[in-house]
Amino acid sequence: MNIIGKTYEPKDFEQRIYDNWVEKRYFEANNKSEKTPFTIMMPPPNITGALHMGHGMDNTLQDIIVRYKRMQGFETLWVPGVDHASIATEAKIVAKMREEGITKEELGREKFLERAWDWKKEYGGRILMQLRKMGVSCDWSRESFTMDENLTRAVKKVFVDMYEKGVIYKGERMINWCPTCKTSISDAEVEYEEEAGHLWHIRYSTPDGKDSIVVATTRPETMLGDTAIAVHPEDERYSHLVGTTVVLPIMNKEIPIVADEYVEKDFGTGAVKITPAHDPNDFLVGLRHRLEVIKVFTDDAHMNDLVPKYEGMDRKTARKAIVEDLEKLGVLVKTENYTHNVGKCYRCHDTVEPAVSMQWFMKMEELAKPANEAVRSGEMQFVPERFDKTYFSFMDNVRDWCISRQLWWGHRIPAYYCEDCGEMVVADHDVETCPKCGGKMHQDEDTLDTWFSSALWPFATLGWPEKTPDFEKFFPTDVLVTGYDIIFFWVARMLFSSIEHTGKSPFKHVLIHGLVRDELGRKMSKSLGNGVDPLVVIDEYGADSFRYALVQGTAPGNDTRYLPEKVEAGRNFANKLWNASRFAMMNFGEDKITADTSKLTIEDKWIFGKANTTIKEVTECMDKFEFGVAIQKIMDFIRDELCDWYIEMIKPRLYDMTNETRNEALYTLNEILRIALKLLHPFMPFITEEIYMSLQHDDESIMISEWPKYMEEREYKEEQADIELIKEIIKSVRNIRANMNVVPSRKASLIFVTENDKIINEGAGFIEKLAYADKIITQKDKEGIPANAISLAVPGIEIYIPFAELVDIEEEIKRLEKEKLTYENEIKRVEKMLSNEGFVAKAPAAKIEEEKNKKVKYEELLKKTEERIASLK
RNA sequence: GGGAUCAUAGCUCAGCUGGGAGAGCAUCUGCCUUACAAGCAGAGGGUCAUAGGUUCGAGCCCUAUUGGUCCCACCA
Repeated sequence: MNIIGKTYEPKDFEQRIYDNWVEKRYFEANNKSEKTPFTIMMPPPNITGALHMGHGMDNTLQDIIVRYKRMQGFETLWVPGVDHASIATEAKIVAKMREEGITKEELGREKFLERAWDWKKEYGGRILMQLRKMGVSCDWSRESFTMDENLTRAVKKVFVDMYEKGVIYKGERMINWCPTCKTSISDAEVEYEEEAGHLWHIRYSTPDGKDSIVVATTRPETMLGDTAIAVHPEDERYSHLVGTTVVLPIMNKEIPIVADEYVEKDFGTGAVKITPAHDPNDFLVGLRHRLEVIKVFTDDAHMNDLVPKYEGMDRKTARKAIVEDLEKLGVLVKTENYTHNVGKCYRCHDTVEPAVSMQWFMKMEELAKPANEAVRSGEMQFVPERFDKTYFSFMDNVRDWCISRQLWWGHRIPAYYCEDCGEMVVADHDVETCPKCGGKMHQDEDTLDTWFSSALWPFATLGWPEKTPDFEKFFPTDVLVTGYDIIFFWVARMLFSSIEHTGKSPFKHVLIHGLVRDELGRKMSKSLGNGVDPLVVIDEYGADSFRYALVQGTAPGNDTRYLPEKVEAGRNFANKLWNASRFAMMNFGEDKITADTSKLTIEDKWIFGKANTTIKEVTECMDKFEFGVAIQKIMDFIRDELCDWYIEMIKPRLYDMTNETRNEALYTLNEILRIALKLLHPFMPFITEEIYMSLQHDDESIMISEWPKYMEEREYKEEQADIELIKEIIKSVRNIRANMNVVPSRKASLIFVTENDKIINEGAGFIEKLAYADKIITQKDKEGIPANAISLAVPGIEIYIPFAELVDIEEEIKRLEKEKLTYENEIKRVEKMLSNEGFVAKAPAAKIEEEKNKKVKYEELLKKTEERIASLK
């Protein structure tokens, strides 16, 4: 018989156990299995990333689900992987090259990509190595990368198919340009931030100088590219000017005044300068009025050569210079303070420049319809449900997705151009000669948005477009676990991509979790330096306690704060379980336990009954993704019922080697521990395995053992009621003794007055030991009870504790009066309810019955208390 | 401007389809009782943000208000 070590030291076994699981290939899924599949795709972390609390949360939840389902007998597959993260990775490599004094352009595309792949090889697997420390049971043999060959094949196929359908197109549109990353980014990648700025009022005069119009702008530096002034069609202040021209200051050129409903009459001066090249709304106005598009910025957001004086200035400097010049010209009418939202690049936080540019887009309208239908019909369900609103708010207003990026690291766009005739060919294979003129072709320089490939993750990793055994067996997947912050970026795009290409929703449930915040409720971030490193926590407390801290007290979709106290609580609980198990093992001895289940005693049956209820409740919670509630119930069972009561109750049987039911106690203890450990295993995989393997059973590992099942024959209702009453008695006695504080701990006799001596006889041993009684007397009347005994009552039983000279009668009367008041109030409440006609007429019969029973019970207790007070007075 | 969400014990949070308010931590009291002081036994502590409403019955459903957080939109 193995006995685990004296104290809980997770470092002693976590790594060993994990290595063993991997070696035994328990994590690997079998696509030929007859079992029902259960699949989860890990949201691939960026190859640039290091494990943080968000990953901790995300992967803990996934591992809980996967381990639970595996034990339930599903063929579980959890696919891990990493994302190439084009912008982030490219930025890192460029930054490193800058230190060496080389630029991307100097190095050239090919050499740059070589470096990128080297970098991927060196750092790309780091985060997955870190994840292993958490105990995640994903199938490492199926580890994927968004630039793997099969993913690349899928990307090309999707691009070509969608291009041929007209869903992907190339066009010159207004996009978001990041001057630092020097690439376009999608609408979803722009974050808006409030910024204190100004509203400058500038006067534009008519050519004859007789009339003028004042416009208000937050961006005077773009005025060089103005090609019109717009006013509202029904604005009488300006209607006489519509169709005429004004002179653009500095540029000294005439621009038209146009009428457009886009203009708000009540904002600013009611007149807007129109710069089609640098504002999305102005661009649309420009299209409607066929205005010229004049750029004023270069790609890195410096002034271009439009006006030599300003050439090369950055946006801020140019703004200052132009405002000064306008002032000198006397056309700056007013400067107001004005706070407005400015778009920032999610990646580098530079101010995004709206720019007109030739890019590739995905047409969203037709893709959104079936995707929305999948959510509406319930084919895909968000958990909690409210996130479908977040989803719809995005999808209902989504604009075409700009999918091209001016980056090198990523999936290169499979479009080829003829250097002679300009012919474009989109194909899933290399095209070298022009099909039209035979000229030389070159491939599009741009790559695809990282999310383009991530969107294919759930099916491309399984082998799609091939009908591979994995794809056939494991797709569609069951649950996607992710944070609410990437519903737009990822969840929505996976959904419409999957429906478009496979005809199915990629998953049934999307479990959304919140952010892990710091102790003050702030987001953890590098700039604040308030992030907690999961690896440090795991190193100190072990992975199990870390996982516990993330799940305990959380509800789906809600943010949670990380507090060190939570990990400590987890560690303390683990230690408790460890010691209880150690206690069991110390009693097991060398031989196999042989028990006669017909000899199970009342407390054995009671704990089996309790375990049974716990199994039922926990399983229900697991199925509803209510892990916070589930772990609470498991803990309550282990700590309150198993450790505090059952183990204490059976000690006399265990210590007495001649006890007739000693083996039955050992048997029950072993079985109950097995059940408890199994229920806890998805949450705390390591400690449960370590202990489990020292218990008696035929399982190879707890992680492939069977999830406990609720059994009706183990309800043991009668035994449960009896033990609960005995517990009630013990608690009452303990309570009195602690509160009266008059009794030397071992010196009390207990006298029970009751018709129901069955309970007392059954419970005598427990009461004696757990209520610290040195003598127990049972009688049917109050004969011979000392007048100064303290009394207490539980339903059906009166208990007297003769303390002789130690008791203060006055105090005891006070206590009884208080008790009496409690009963009276309860009776009043119940009577009020029962005398309410509406209640009696409408409430469920069971509820009415329950209240009636309570009334009887409290009336009995009240009567006894009153009698007792009278006898003392 | 639109929407979501939160407000429950000193702190951090649970409370599943409405049926007498819970946990962990903290506090106080008593215990080193042969599994566990990372522990045991006991106790105190809440008008469930406010005001209405629906209901026999509301922490839970509805409306409004206050305060906090977040997302979306973008009127220059």
